[in-house]
Amino acid sequence: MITDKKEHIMNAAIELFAEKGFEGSSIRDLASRADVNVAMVNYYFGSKDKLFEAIVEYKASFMRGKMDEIEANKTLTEIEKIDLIIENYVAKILSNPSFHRILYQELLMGEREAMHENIVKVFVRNITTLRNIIEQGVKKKVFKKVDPELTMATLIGTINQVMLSKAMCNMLMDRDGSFDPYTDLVFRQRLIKHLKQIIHSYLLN
Amino acid sequence: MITDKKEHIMNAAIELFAEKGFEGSSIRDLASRADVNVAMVNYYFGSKDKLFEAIVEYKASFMRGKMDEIEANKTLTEIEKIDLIIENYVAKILSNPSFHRILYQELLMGEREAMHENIVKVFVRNITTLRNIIEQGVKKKVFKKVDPELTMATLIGTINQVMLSKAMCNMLMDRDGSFDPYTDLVFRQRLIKHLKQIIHSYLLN
DNA sequence: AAAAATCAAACAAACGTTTGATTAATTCAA
DNA sequence: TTGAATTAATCAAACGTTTGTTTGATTTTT
Repeated sequence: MITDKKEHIMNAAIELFAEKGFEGSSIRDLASRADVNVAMVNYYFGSKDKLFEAIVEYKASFMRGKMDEIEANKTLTEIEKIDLIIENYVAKILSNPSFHRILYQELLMGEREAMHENIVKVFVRNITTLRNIIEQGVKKKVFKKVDPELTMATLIGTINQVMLSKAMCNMLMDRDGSFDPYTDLVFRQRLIKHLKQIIHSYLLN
Repeated sequence: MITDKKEHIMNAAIELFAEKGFEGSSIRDLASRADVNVAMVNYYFGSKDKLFEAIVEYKASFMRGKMDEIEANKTLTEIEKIDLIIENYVAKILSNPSFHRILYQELLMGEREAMHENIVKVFVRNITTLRNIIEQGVKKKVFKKVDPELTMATLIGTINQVMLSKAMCNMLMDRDGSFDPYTDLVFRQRLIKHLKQIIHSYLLN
């Protein structure tokens, strides 16, 4: 069961890990940020590693998003599904930037193998869903014959690139450091528009 | 000056950091891998942090690639320049996967601020170069009016996505874990082909 | 003979974790 | 509703490791 206290610690941990990385964050630092005693982390979660696992499980549904309902919706055309996935994916990541960073830190290291595989699995499932939609569109000849796996890499990769570094993002956009592109609605629309345009011009005849 | 010994330690460090991350790697582990005494790292580099800085400087020219000569070449059209940058960038990253991972680990954590800024600067310079080419193409009306910054994010982001996790990459390509996509020439060509196609269909009229 | 490189050993600091005492909250018979 | 009994939560302190780093002696190179 997830109590208020556990949730409180997990949320503090997400922010801390996103900033300093898992290995770079100490339990003492976490405890001080969350304003709890150092022993509380091990009391509630057992260990630092298990805290990480708890966070991933806690946010697991977030990772999948609305992929299932979009895929299952029979009133939508393939390109409409793609557009919805773009909107959903952008919104999901931009509104959970810290957790997103943690996931990619883990992918980039992959020390804890079991955890690594867990995360990869969810990603692969998302990618497979999109691949199915693309392949269906290709079959119906509304899409050009494309490389579905790398198309998915383009979609996700573009968003990730933007999420990599707020500093880089702001430099590119000619904004000063105080600007937060992730919460800015104009920037979100700009990202969605770009993704739709590039994916449309690539997929559609 | 970079001696053989320093180079030897740096190369071992690049592999180790890429696997376990900077914080996750201990100097003792590094020393044992490089088959040198623990004291040698501090003897040659001063500290663990300075070793990291030395690595970035050591590989700095790699980060820039052939961007300058491609941009300066006046016999090339804009789209030819883009194609060359794609080929150069893919080759560069696929043949230095470990260093590439380290750079992105640093971007994703960004504890050491000065180092973080250093890396961002080189990235921004690369991105600016590509942006100039795109904007010139737009001006000449050989390119459609596109979002140059996010186009760059798409190009880099697609490659990065593939580089994130060998495990994920192999799952997507229906390969077993023993396959190394980064050294496979067929895969490299596939990636280049996809990038050219998607960028062409987006940029060209 | 001087300088550079290597080594085992030790350093203090920081780490994740555990302990045992103490306080707060909950339970339940009277 | 009360009050003792039980459980849960919190705490400062300490545990044993591991960390990056330094030392001072020893070997190798110049």
